Amino acid sequence: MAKKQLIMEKALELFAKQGFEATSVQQITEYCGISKGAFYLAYKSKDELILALLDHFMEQYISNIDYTVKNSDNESLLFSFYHSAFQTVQEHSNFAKLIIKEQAQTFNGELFIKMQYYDQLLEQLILALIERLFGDKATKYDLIYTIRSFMNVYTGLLLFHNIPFDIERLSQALSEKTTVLAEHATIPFITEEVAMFMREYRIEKEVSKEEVLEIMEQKIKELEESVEKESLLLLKEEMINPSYHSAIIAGLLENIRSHPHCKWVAYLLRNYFGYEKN
Amino acid sequence: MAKKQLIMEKALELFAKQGFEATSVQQITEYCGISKGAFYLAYKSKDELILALLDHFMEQYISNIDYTVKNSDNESLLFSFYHSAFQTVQEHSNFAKLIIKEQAQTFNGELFIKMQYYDQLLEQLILALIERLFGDKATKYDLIYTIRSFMNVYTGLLLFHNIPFDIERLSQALSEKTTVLAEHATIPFITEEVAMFMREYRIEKEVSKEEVLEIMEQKIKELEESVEKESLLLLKEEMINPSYHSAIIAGLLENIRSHPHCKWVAYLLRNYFGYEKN
DNA sequence: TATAATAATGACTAGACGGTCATTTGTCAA
DNA sequence: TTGACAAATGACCGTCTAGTCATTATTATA
Repeated sequence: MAKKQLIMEKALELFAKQGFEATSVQQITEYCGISKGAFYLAYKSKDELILALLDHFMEQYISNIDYTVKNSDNESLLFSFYHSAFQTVQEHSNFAKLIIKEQAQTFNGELFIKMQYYDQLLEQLILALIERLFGDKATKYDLIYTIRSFMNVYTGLLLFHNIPFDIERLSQALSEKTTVLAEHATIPFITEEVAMFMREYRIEKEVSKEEVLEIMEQKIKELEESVEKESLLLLKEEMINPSYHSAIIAGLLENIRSHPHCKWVAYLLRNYFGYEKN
Repeated sequence: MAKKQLIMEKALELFAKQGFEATSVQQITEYCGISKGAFYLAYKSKDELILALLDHFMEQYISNIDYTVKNSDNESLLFSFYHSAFQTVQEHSNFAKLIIKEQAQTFNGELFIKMQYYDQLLEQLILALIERLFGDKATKYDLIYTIRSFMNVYTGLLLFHNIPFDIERLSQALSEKTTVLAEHATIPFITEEVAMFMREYRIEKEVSKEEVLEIMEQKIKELEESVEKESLLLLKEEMINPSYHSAIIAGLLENIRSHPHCKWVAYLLRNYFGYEKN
């Protein structure tokens, strides 16, 4: 297991610097100080590695933002959203660099689909945020793309220029811009109709109760004795046999939410239990 | 010469579909119906080809926008700017696709520098536009990045979704957004100081009078007898030995500006003669 | 038609790549 | 100390790549 972790970390460094295609397995193994065979014992292929990286980080990214959004009041919602997004990017800057380099470039089918899937999750999050703050504006789809374009451009700045970067101020500035646009811009370009066109290519991937249970099982096995493990076990019980008060569930979810390996499970469970603080 | 043209067009198609690295010289030559040797007679390497492509199209892109901006009144300036940009993208969609795919990805040093150079030209154009419309706002640098992020995101939409695309409406919508932001957003993130940090990595590439003359010489050789060629000859005379009234120069510039091979020269000369319609 | 000059060919080189597998090394309990 | 099992190795394979160059085909000139 430690080997998989090592390969992930070292490979990510190289991918961020050189890109995925431009980094050879040879290079990765040398940088890890292991043999080529050892690499293929940990991962079936180079592709499997990048898929694992994508899952590992995007799950954290989405669930971080989701948690922040669900636990902010309307006052600070936009700020929290941007702040959480940029914070996660800064913490995992190598991964962010990799994603930016690979985003339009990829011809690996499975990778492309996975990226699109996480893209949609983020889009849904943003749409929910917009509707909550501004209601059912005619320009709401344009607002999604505006917010995403802000994120893209300033993420690029954050990653590729060695600038002293004040995330607080950036989030503030972008919140203001977003609000200004929501309140004053009137001409929609992406109409309901255009949005429908775009939705045609959607990937519908509903995570079923059984799948959630399976993922929980998996995580329970991985974790050693801890509050997180205990909480997961209780939540599993609860899913099979509902009995606790919602406050207890909320507490249990809170217990697991900040553990890197549990963030995704916590996100899935928040959706499953329909849990929101506000 | 026709061979170079053929290779450019066919290779661009493949690059747009598959990316630069993923397209082999073999593939290009087969698609052109020529031999590998013939390819290397036209271009010294695969890299030289992509550099030529970049120059060919970016020169048109920049000079198109520059001409539009310099010849619009303030009323329609933003609209014209966006419209001109998206129109050029749509006309050369294969090239635009290639650029988007390669933009963060490239590790070819010379290519990277060239891309940065054209990036800066665009940035200067946008800054001039902002200052002309809104004066010396504190948020002017943020406005640059906002405009560029609008362009990026909607260009992506235009290129990679098969949506019926109304460029008029898009340009209208984006003009409004830009104006709204310029008038109502107050919090700058990219301050003068940050902008200075970023300028440190600037490439200063001043095109000298001699270089302009050389490029003109080159173009004159390439062109067959035509109004464009005659105009270029007269403009060359004028550079060495100024004698004409500025109206005549303006007319000569107008003669050459729409010929694909002269757009860049026209752009350079507009700057040289300090020519603006307004 | 003969000759010179130019254009075009494609078999070939050298090297890099992802991935495999027979072999070696390390680690236990007995 | 032995034997059994698992972990790790790296030489090797087939395939692909950018780029070269001796050879051939085409064209222009005399």
